[in-house]
Amino acid sequence: MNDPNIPLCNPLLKLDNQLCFSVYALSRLITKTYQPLLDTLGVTYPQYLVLLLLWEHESLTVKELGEKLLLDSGTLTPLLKRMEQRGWLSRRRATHDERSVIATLQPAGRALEQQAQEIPVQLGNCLDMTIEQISDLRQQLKPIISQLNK
Amino acid sequence: MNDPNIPLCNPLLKLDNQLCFSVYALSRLITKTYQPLLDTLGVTYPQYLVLLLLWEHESLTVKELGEKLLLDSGTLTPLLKRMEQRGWLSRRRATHDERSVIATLQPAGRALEQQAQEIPVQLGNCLDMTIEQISDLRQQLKPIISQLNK
DNA sequence: AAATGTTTAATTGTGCACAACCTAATAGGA
DNA sequence: TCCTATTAGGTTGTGCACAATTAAACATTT
Repeated sequence: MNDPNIPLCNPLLKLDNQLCFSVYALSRLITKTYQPLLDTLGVTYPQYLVLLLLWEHESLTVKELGEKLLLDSGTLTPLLKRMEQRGWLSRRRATHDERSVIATLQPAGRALEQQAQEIPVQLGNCLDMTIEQISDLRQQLKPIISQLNK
Repeated sequence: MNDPNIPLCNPLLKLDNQLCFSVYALSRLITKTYQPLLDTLGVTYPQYLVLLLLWEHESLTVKELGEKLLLDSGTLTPLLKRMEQRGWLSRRRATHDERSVIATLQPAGRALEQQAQEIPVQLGNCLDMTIEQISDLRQQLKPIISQLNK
Protein backbone atom coordinates (compact mmCIF):
# COMPACT_ATOMS: atom_id res chain seq x y z
CA MET A 1 0.00 0.00 0.00
CA ASN A 2 1.02 3.64 -0.53
CA ASP A 3 2.51 2.68 -3.88
CA PRO A 4 4.65 5.68 -4.90
CA ASN A 5 3.58 5.27 -8.55
CA ILE A 6 -0.11 5.95 -7.92
CA PRO A 7 -1.27 9.59 -8.03
CA LEU A 8 -2.65 10.85 -4.74
CA CYS A 9 -5.04 13.52 -6.07
CA ASN A 10 -4.65 15.78 -3.05
CA PRO A 11 -6.61 18.91 -4.07
CA LEU A 12 -4.22 21.06 -2.04
CA LEU A 13 -1.45 19.91 -4.39
CA LYS A 14 -3.15 21.38 -7.47
CA LEU A 15 -1.60 24.41 -9.07
CA ASP A 16 -4.97 26.03 -9.66
CA ASN A 17 -5.74 25.99 -5.97
CA GLN A 18 -2.56 27.72 -4.91
CA LEU A 19 -2.62 31.34 -3.82
CA CYS A 20 1.16 31.17 -3.91
CA PHE A 21 1.25 30.57 -7.64
CA SER A 22 -1.21 33.41 -8.28
CA VAL A 23 1.05 35.84 -6.42
CA TYR A 24 4.14 34.49 -8.15
CA ALA A 25 2.56 34.72 -11.61
CA LEU A 26 1.05 38.15 -10.98
CA SER A 27 4.37 39.51 -9.78
CA ARG A 28 6.08 38.46 -12.99
CA LEU A 29 3.22 39.75 -15.13
CA ILE A 30 3.39 43.15 -13.42
CA THR A 31 7.15 43.33 -14.00
CA LYS A 32 6.58 42.44 -17.65
CA THR A 33 3.92 45.16 -17.93
CA TYR A 34 6.33 47.72 -16.45
CA GLN A 35 9.11 46.69 -18.82
CA PRO A 36 8.20 48.78 -21.90
CA LEU A 37 7.50 51.79 -19.67
CA LEU A 38 10.80 51.45 -17.82
CA ASP A 39 12.68 50.86 -21.06
CA THR A 40 12.12 54.52 -21.89
CA LEU A 41 14.14 55.38 -18.75
CA GLY A 42 16.64 52.58 -19.29
CA VAL A 43 16.04 51.03 -15.85
CA THR A 44 14.99 47.58 -14.66
CA TYR A 45 12.11 47.05 -12.25
CA PRO A 46 14.28 46.55 -9.12
CA GLN A 47 16.31 49.61 -10.12
CA TYR A 48 13.07 51.56 -10.47
CA LEU A 49 12.16 50.60 -6.89
CA VAL A 50 15.50 51.94 -5.66
CA LEU A 51 14.86 55.17 -7.57
CA LEU A 52 11.38 55.51 -6.02
CA LEU A 53 13.04 55.49 -2.60
CA LEU A 54 15.84 57.86 -3.54
CA TRP A 55 13.45 60.30 -5.23
CA GLU A 56 11.69 60.48 -1.88
CA HIS A 57 14.62 60.28 0.55
CA GLU A 58 17.59 61.53 -1.52
CA SER A 59 20.08 59.49 0.54
CA LEU A 60 19.78 56.02 2.10
CA THR A 61 22.20 53.41 3.38
CA VAL A 62 22.31 49.96 1.81
CA LYS A 63 20.83 48.64 5.05
CA GLU A 64 17.89 51.06 4.84
CA LEU A 65 17.27 50.18 1.19
CA GLY A 66 17.39 46.52 2.13
CA GLU A 67 14.88 46.95 4.94
CA LYS A 68 12.44 48.84 2.76
CA LEU A 69 12.76 46.56 -0.28
CA LEU A 70 13.29 43.32 1.69
CA LEU A 71 16.49 42.67 -0.25
CA ASP A 72 19.94 41.74 1.07
CA SER A 73 23.37 43.09 0.15
CA GLY A 74 24.00 40.18 -2.20
CA THR A 75 21.27 41.58 -4.42
CA LEU A 76 21.71 45.29 -3.73
CA THR A 77 25.47 45.69 -3.99
CA PRO A 78 25.82 44.71 -7.67
CA LEU A 79 22.54 46.46 -8.52
CA LEU A 80 23.69 49.73 -6.93
CA LYS A 81 27.07 49.44 -8.63
CA ARG A 82 25.35 49.27 -12.02
CA MET A 83 23.25 52.31 -11.11
CA GLU A 84 26.38 54.14 -9.95
CA GLN A 85 28.11 53.41 -13.24
CA ARG A 86 25.21 55.03 -15.08
CA GLY A 87 25.60 58.13 -12.93
CA TRP A 88 22.19 57.93 -11.24
CA LEU A 89 23.60 57.66 -7.71
CA SER A 90 26.83 57.76 -5.74
CA ARG A 91 28.08 55.19 -3.21
CA ARG A 92 30.36 56.21 -0.34
CA ARG A 93 31.14 55.01 3.16
CA ALA A 94 29.60 56.97 6.03
CA THR A 95 32.25 58.97 7.89
CA HIS A 96 30.72 58.35 11.31
CA ASP A 97 30.45 54.59 10.72
CA GLU A 98 32.72 53.13 8.11
CA ARG A 99 30.63 49.98 7.94
CA SER A 100 27.71 51.76 6.29
CA VAL A 101 27.53 52.61 2.60
CA ILE A 102 25.32 55.55 1.67
CA ALA A 103 23.62 55.73 -1.72
CA THR A 104 22.89 59.31 -2.74
CA LEU A 105 20.81 60.43 -5.70
CA GLN A 106 22.75 62.28 -8.41
CA PRO A 107 21.32 64.89 -10.80
CA ALA A 108 21.05 62.30 -13.58
CA GLY A 109 18.96 60.15 -11.24
CA ARG A 110 16.79 63.08 -10.24
CA ALA A 111 16.24 63.88 -13.90
CA LEU A 112 14.65 60.46 -14.40
CA GLU A 113 11.92 61.45 -11.95
CA GLN A 114 10.56 63.86 -14.54
CA GLN A 115 10.25 61.12 -17.13
CA ALA A 116 8.64 58.73 -14.64
CA GLN A 117 5.65 60.93 -13.83
CA GLU A 118 3.28 59.15 -16.18
CA ILE A 119 4.38 55.59 -15.39
CA PRO A 120 1.97 54.92 -12.47
CA VAL A 121 -0.91 56.28 -14.52
CA GLN A 122 -0.07 54.16 -17.55
CA LEU A 123 0.31 51.08 -15.38
CA GLY A 124 -3.04 51.79 -13.77
CA ASN A 125 -4.60 51.70 -17.22
CA CYS A 126 -3.04 48.31 -17.94
CA LEU A 127 -4.39 46.89 -14.67
CA ASP A 128 -7.96 47.89 -15.54
CA MET A 129 -8.74 48.61 -11.88
CA THR A 130 -9.98 51.68 -10.06
CA ILE A 131 -7.80 53.52 -7.55
CA GLU A 132 -10.05 52.16 -4.81
CA GLN A 133 -9.68 48.56 -5.96
CA ILE A 134 -5.90 48.93 -6.12
CA SER A 135 -5.71 50.54 -2.70
CA ASP A 136 -8.04 47.95 -1.24
CA LEU A 137 -6.02 45.02 -2.54
CA ARG A 138 -2.83 46.61 -1.26
CA GLN A 139 -4.38 46.87 2.21
CA GLN A 140 -5.25 43.17 2.05
CA LEU A 141 -1.71 42.14 1.20
CA LYS A 142 -0.13 44.31 3.90
CA PRO A 143 -0.87 42.06 6.91
CA ILE A 144 0.19 38.93 4.99
CA ILE A 145 3.51 40.55 4.15
CA SER A 146 4.21 41.60 7.73
CA GLN A 147 3.15 38.17 8.96
CA LEU A 148 5.66 36.44 6.66
CA ASN A 149 8.34 39.07 7.30
CA LYS A 150 8.62 38.18 10.98
CA MET B 1 11.02 75.91 -13.97
CA ASN B 2 10.91 72.10 -13.80
CA ASP B 3 14.39 72.06 -12.30
CA PRO B 4 15.47 68.40 -12.47
CA ASN B 5 17.15 68.69 -9.05
CA ILE B 6 13.99 69.52 -7.13
CA PRO B 7 11.94 66.56 -5.81
CA LEU B 8 8.45 66.35 -7.30
CA CYS B 9 6.64 64.59 -4.42
CA ASN B 10 4.20 62.79 -6.69
CA PRO B 11 2.35 60.49 -4.26
CA LEU B 12 1.93 57.91 -7.02
CA LEU B 13 5.72 57.64 -7.07
CA LYS B 14 5.95 56.50 -3.45
CA LEU B 15 6.90 52.91 -2.77
CA ASP B 16 4.36 52.59 0.01
CA ASN B 17 1.54 53.38 -2.38
CA GLN B 18 2.44 50.76 -4.94
CA LEU B 19 0.41 47.59 -5.24
CA CYS B 20 3.13 46.37 -7.55
CA PHE B 21 5.74 46.38 -4.82
CA SER B 22 3.40 44.59 -2.43
CA VAL B 23 2.91 41.77 -4.91
CA TYR B 24 6.62 41.64 -5.70
CA ALA B 25 7.61 41.54 -2.02
CA LEU B 26 4.91 39.02 -1.11
CA SER B 27 5.95 36.71 -3.92
CA ARG B 28 9.53 36.62 -2.66
CA LEU B 29 8.41 36.18 0.94
CA ILE B 30 6.21 33.23 -0.01
CA THR B 31 9.09 31.59 -1.87
CA LYS B 32 11.29 32.13 1.16
CA THR B 33 8.65 30.57 3.39
CA TYR B 34 8.45 27.52 1.11
CA GLN B 35 12.22 27.12 1.07
CA PRO B 36 12.72 25.12 4.29
CA LEU B 37 9.73 22.91 3.42
CA LEU B 38 10.99 22.27 -0.12
CA ASP B 39 14.53 21.66 1.13
CA THR B 40 13.31 18.38 2.60
CA LEU B 41 12.44 17.30 -0.97
CA GLY B 42 15.54 18.89 -2.48
CA VAL B 43 13.54 21.01 -4.95
CA THR B 44 13.34 24.73 -5.68
CA TYR B 45 10.03 26.59 -5.80
CA PRO B 46 9.77 26.70 -9.63
CA GLN B 47 10.68 23.00 -9.74
CA TYR B 48 7.95 22.34 -7.18
CA LEU B 49 5.45 24.06 -9.49
CA VAL B 50 6.50 21.76 -12.34
CA LEU B 51 6.07 18.76 -10.04
CA LEU B 52 2.57 19.94 -9.03
CA LEU B 53 1.60 19.82 -12.70
CA LEU B 54 3.25 16.48 -13.41
CA TRP B 55 1.76 14.89 -10.29
CA GLU B 56 -1.61 15.81 -11.75
CA HIS B 57 -1.02 15.27 -15.47
CA GLU B 58 1.85 12.76 -15.58
CA SER B 59 3.05 14.01 -18.98
CA LEU B 60 3.16 17.53 -20.44
CA THR B 61 5.00 19.24 -23.28
CA VAL B 62 7.31 22.16 -22.61
CA LYS B 63 4.76 24.35 -24.36
CA GLU B 64 1.96 23.17 -22.06
CA LEU B 65 4.11 23.69 -18.97
CA GLY B 66 4.95 27.16 -20.24
CA GLU B 67 1.32 28.06 -20.80
CA LYS B 68 0.29 26.90 -17.35
CA LEU B 69 3.22 28.46 -15.50
CA LEU B 70 3.55 31.53 -17.77
CA LEU B 71 7.20 30.68 -18.33
CA ASP B 72 9.10 30.43 -21.62
CA SER B 73 11.54 27.81 -22.85
CA GLY B 74 14.51 29.94 -21.85
CA THR B 75 13.50 29.34 -18.26
CA LEU B 76 12.02 25.87 -18.55
CA THR B 77 14.64 24.08 -20.64
CA PRO B 78 17.53 24.36 -18.16
CA LEU B 79 15.15 23.84 -15.23
CA LEU B 80 13.76 20.63 -16.75
CA LYS B 81 17.27 19.43 -17.58
CA ARG B 82 18.24 19.75 -13.92
CA MET B 83 15.11 17.84 -12.90
CA GLU B 84 15.89 15.19 -15.50
CA GLN B 85 19.40 14.77 -14.11
CA ARG B 86 17.93 14.08 -10.70
CA GLY B 87 15.73 11.39 -12.19
CA TRP B 88 12.39 13.05 -11.40
CA LEU B 89 11.28 13.27 -15.03
CA SER B 90 12.26 12.27 -18.56
CA ARG B 91 12.51 14.55 -21.60
CA ARG B 92 11.94 13.20 -25.10
CA ARG B 93 10.74 14.50 -28.47
CA ALA B 94 7.16 13.63 -29.43
CA THR B 95 7.12 11.04 -32.22
CA HIS B 96 4.14 12.62 -34.00
CA ASP B 97 5.66 16.13 -33.88
CA GLU B 98 9.40 16.29 -33.47
CA ARG B 99 9.20 19.96 -32.49
CA SER B 100 7.58 19.16 -29.16
CA VAL B 101 9.45 17.93 -26.09
CA ILE B 102 7.43 15.88 -23.61
CA ALA B 103 8.30 15.87 -19.92
CA THR B 104 7.10 12.70 -18.22
CA LEU B 105 7.08 12.03 -14.49
CA GLN B 106 9.42 9.22 -13.37
CA PRO B 107 8.96 7.00 -10.29
CA ALA B 108 11.47 9.12 -8.32
CA GLY B 109 9.34 12.18 -9.11
CA ARG B 110 6.13 10.41 -8.14
CA ALA B 111 7.74 9.38 -4.86
CA LEU B 112 8.22 13.05 -3.95
CA GLU B 113 4.44 13.47 -4.00
CA GLN B 114 4.21 11.39 -0.84
CA GLN B 115 6.63 13.66 0.99
CA ALA B 116 4.85 16.80 -0.26
CA GLN B 117 1.47 15.98 1.29
CA GLU B 118 1.95 18.16 4.34
CA ILE B 119 3.53 21.14 2.57
CA PRO B 120 0.30 23.05 1.73
CA VAL B 121 -0.91 22.57 5.30
CA GLN B 122 2.33 23.80 6.82
CA LEU B 123 2.38 26.79 4.50
CA GLY B 124 -1.19 27.59 5.46
CA ASN B 125 -0.07 27.77 9.07
CA CYS B 126 2.70 30.22 8.18
CA LEU B 127 0.26 32.46 6.33
CA ASP B 128 -2.01 32.75 9.37
CA MET B 129 -5.12 32.87 7.15
CA THR B 130 -8.24 30.75 6.94
CA ILE B 131 -9.00 28.58 3.92
CA GLU B 132 -11.76 31.05 3.03
CA GLN B 133 -9.44 34.06 3.18
CA ILE B 134 -6.89 32.31 0.99
CA SER B 135 -9.49 31.22 -1.54
CA ASP B 136 -11.06 34.68 -1.55
CA LEU B 137 -7.77 36.44 -2.22
CA ARG B 138 -6.97 33.99 -4.99
CA GLN B 139 -10.30 34.80 -6.64
CA GLN B 140 -9.43 38.50 -6.47
CA LEU B 141 -6.08 38.02 -8.17
CA LYS B 142 -7.48 35.81 -10.94
CA PRO B 143 -9.05 38.56 -13.11
CA ILE B 144 -5.98 40.79 -12.72
CA ILE B 145 -3.76 37.97 -13.93
CA SER B 146 -5.90 37.23 -16.96
CA GLN B 147 -6.14 40.95 -17.73
CA LEU B 148 -2.35 41.30 -17.76
CA ASN B 149 -1.85 37.99 -19.56
CA LYS B 150 -3.63 39.21 -22.68
C1' DA C 1 6.91 19.71 -55.30
C1' DA C 2 8.89 24.12 -54.04
C1' DA C 3 8.65 28.25 -51.62
C1' DT C 4 6.99 30.65 -47.78
C1' DG C 5 5.46 31.18 -43.25
C1' DT C 6 4.54 29.40 -38.56
C1' DT C 7 5.43 26.75 -34.48
C1' DT C 8 8.45 24.73 -30.92
C1' DA C 9 12.66 24.37 -28.35
C1' DA C 10 17.21 25.50 -27.51
C1' DT C 11 20.92 28.87 -26.92
C1' DT C 12 23.12 33.11 -25.37
C1' DG C 13 23.63 37.01 -22.50
C1' DT C 14 22.06 40.14 -18.74
C1' DG C 15 20.16 40.94 -14.35
C1' DC C 16 18.16 39.76 -10.41
C1' DA C 17 17.46 36.77 -5.76
C1' DC C 18 19.47 34.49 -2.18
C1' DA C 19 22.29 31.20 0.64
C1' DA C 20 26.77 30.74 2.54
C1' DC C 21 30.78 32.71 3.64
C1' DC C 22 34.24 36.43 4.51
C1' DT C 23 36.17 40.89 6.20
C1' DA C 24 36.36 45.11 8.50
C1' DA C 25 34.33 48.32 11.76
C1' DT C 26 32.00 49.05 15.90
C1' DA C 27 29.99 48.20 20.47
C1' DG C 28 30.10 46.16 25.10
C1' DG C 29 31.92 44.03 28.71
C1' DA C 30 35.66 42.06 32.05
C1' DT D 1 42.99 47.89 27.62
C1' DC D 2 41.90 43.40 25.55
C1' DC D 3 38.43 40.05 24.30
C1' DT D 4 34.21 38.87 22.44
C1' DA D 5 30.11 39.53 19.97
C1' DT D 6 27.53 42.10 16.77
C1' DT D 7 26.71 44.71 12.66
C1' DA D 8 27.21 46.21 7.67
C1' DG D 9 28.69 45.14 3.21
C1' DG D 10 30.95 42.47 -0.12
C1' DT D 11 32.00 38.01 -2.65
C1' DT D 12 30.98 33.61 -4.68
C1' DG D 13 28.08 30.20 -6.63
C1' DT D 14 23.49 28.45 -8.06
C1' DG D 15 19.11 29.00 -10.08
C1' DC D 16 15.70 31.39 -12.01
C1' DA D 17 13.40 35.03 -15.55
C1' DC D 18 13.39 36.88 -19.90
C1' DA D 19 14.77 39.23 -24.34
C1' DA D 20 16.79 38.12 -28.59
C1' DT D 21 18.45 34.96 -31.79
C1' DT D 22 18.82 30.50 -34.04
C1' DA D 23 17.40 26.10 -36.03
C1' DA D 24 14.59 22.39 -37.02
C1' DA D 25 9.99 20.52 -37.90
C1' DC D 26 5.65 21.26 -39.55
C1' DA D 27 1.87 23.69 -42.16
C1' DT D 28 0.27 26.39 -46.18
C1' DT D 29 0.23 28.28 -50.43
C1' DT D 30 1.17 28.43 -55.09
